[in-house]
Amino acid sequence: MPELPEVEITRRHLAGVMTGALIQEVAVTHERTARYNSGPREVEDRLVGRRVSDVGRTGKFLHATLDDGQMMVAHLGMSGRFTIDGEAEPHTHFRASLDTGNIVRFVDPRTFGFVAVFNEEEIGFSGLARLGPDAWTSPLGPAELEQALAGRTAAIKALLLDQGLISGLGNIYADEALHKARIHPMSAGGSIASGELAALIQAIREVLEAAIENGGTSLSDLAYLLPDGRAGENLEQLMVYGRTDLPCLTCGTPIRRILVRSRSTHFCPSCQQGPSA
DNA sequence: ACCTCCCTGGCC
DNA sequence: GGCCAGGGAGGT
Repeated sequence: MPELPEVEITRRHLAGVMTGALIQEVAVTHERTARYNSGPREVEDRLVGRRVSDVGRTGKFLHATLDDGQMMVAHLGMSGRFTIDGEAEPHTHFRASLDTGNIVRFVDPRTFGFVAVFNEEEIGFSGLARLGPDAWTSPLGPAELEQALAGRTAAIKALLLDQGLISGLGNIYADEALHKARIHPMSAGGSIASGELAALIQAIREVLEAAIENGGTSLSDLAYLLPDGRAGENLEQLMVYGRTDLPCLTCGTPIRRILVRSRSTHFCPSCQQGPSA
């Protein structure tokens, strides 16, 4: 499932082919993919003839600035990925032909993702406007994180997934960062000592850095692939995610899986103990 | 601050 | 043949 590292890798590929290019033809072939505009036709009409000035990312949202001040905004959701000059494979819901000859496609079997075109006002009402600071490009400092978590009784795992607090972390990297920082996922956010928060900030940075370097995490379902079709190689770096009942790679204790806010959560009961344990 | 829904391929 | 995966929007 695409999280910040996978979206960042996608952004770099898209920036390489889209920056400076003219969008000549667009086809949106699934209603749901265009659900944040009035429909496929609007997305097509607002993109055709526009030139892309840059491709950015905030949290898990991709955004390309267009020459008329609009933005193309995309989210990969659960199963979305962009391909560049790939084949017209099943579940392709968006295709853009550029004046460079490159063809960008959006493939998304579960249709949790979307492609939208927003002007400045529309962006203010979109999910983009509700994002907290990006976990990679604008990481909170220890004092800021401590302030953000003060008084919060919710589990730290749930808080790390709250995109309004910090944007970009999903289920995989939240579990990985908590393991690296040796924090129990059920710890109340406001109860975590400042030293542990400093460790958490560092763990988030290291987990994301490794994932980006490794091309992201492609799980066995291969829902996520790089835009050039290759699988990311970060799976083998995962310490807890998807390793239920397997020995902890740090201490050998079997990894446990619990539900936190109905999200599967993986942790080592030995390495990650609550502050009181 | 919580719950429900959306959606489909893959797996038991 | 049914269940699971889960990000984010919208509602209570």
